[in-house]
Amino acid sequence: MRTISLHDTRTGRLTEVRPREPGKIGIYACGPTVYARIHIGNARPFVVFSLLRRFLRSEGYEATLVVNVTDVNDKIYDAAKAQGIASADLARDMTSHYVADTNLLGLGRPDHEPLAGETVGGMIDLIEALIARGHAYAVEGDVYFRVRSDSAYGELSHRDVDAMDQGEDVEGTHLKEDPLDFALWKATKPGEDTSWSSPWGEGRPGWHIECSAMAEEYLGVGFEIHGGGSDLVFPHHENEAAQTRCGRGHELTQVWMHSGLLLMGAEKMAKSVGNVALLHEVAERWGRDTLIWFFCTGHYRRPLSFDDETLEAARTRVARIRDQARRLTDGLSPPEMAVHRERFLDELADDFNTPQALAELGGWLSEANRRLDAGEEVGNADLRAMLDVLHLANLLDVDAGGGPGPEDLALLEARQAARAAKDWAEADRLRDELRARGWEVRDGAGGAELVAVAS
RNA sequence: GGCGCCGUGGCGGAGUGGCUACGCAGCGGCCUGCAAAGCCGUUUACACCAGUUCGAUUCUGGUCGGCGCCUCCA
Repeated sequence: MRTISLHDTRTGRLTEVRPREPGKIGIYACGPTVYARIHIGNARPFVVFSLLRRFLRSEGYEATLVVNVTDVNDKIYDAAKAQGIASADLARDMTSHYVADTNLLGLGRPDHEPLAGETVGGMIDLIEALIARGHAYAVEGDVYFRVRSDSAYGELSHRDVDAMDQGEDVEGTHLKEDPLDFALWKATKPGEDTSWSSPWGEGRPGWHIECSAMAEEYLGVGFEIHGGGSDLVFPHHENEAAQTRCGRGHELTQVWMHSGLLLMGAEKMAKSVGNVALLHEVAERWGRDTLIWFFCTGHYRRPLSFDDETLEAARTRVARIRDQARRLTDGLSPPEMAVHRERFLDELADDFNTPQALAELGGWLSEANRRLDAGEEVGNADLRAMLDVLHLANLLDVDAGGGPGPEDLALLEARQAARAAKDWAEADRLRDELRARGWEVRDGAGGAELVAVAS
């Protein structure tokens, strides 16, 4: 069990994760607002935190991943209204799409996927605590958080409260004591078709309170890792942190872990920018293996460019690994090669450096190929262990898509006969024919074999 | 304007005060009937200018450029 270090947004430093209970790590990652199909940029944190959980488990940690679904929100009201349907129906519809789309990634589900709309009780409880402690106030059915009552406000996003833009906020400005204050609870307005009863009347929760409440419900306060896309640092996570700190007298989480944004060209991919590639379409085109690999080629904290050339490179790489795996035998790997596997894991333990880990995996493969070329047998156990952490062990499942048929094998035999007769023209013709049928001929020391052409 | 991040070889993308990242593409070689795959090698990569240092791509300051957040956003 390695010690895990991660870059903490709040301190800006590499921080050791110190489990509250030995061996147990809780992760809360902010999920999507369900008003449209999610795009490949939304998928990055899903991939990062799913893989992180996998790695932690492979290290022997009992890791719990919670990813919420925001199903109550202005965007949902607006989108539903535009489509002439009930907001609850839209949210339900888009939630099932979200689940189906992320399932295409084959990373399993988070351990808990709470819906904001079903966790309102916990939010009301937290809001009451905030009011009781003087950090929030109710006005005409709304409840606002008193930002200046929190001396630590701004620490996470490195902002000075007095330097922040003020008064630009349209909504509820006239009710706020201070323009910086944000809504914890919003009284129902005309046109909103969902609401909950509260001590302040019918209404609905603000955006930020849901995460404080749901994280606390599933992981307790002071849990190990809280994550999300870097565009959530402010105001969302700053506000979450403030709510729990002030309402519970304890920091929400130990380490704030933020993933970099996915770039489309030079800009971030975002619905608001309008340059999105939908996850289900991208998954259909490239396949999940390529997508997982693609995400791992960049460090999670840095921006990553989404373009055809990069995806093409990832696809080629994955196809080659699948090929190379065919040369390996099942079973233990040479002990001298274990150093690569260990370094692979060390790199992941050090701020989850997947690109560096991939380099180690590549080093293992190169050495394996050298040994194979020298006639040695190489067991695939190390490779399987590494790929398994990345949810890519399926690359070792040889011919999962079905092997060549009898006709293909007959063609191969005919080619071998032509080669034996040194009839190169015929041999090449047969090779081309096989190629057209989707099979690439590989002549090796032990004879020829057929490999499915990378799609 | 404020805060933060970044500028690495054809492309993607790590990292380090002095030692090959890695991958994709290209080129040369080995192997092969020819290929493919694999292996070996390969094109003075670290925006610019100063400074610290025996030595900086890596530290410090500045310049230029890009991005993110400051409003909903993964």
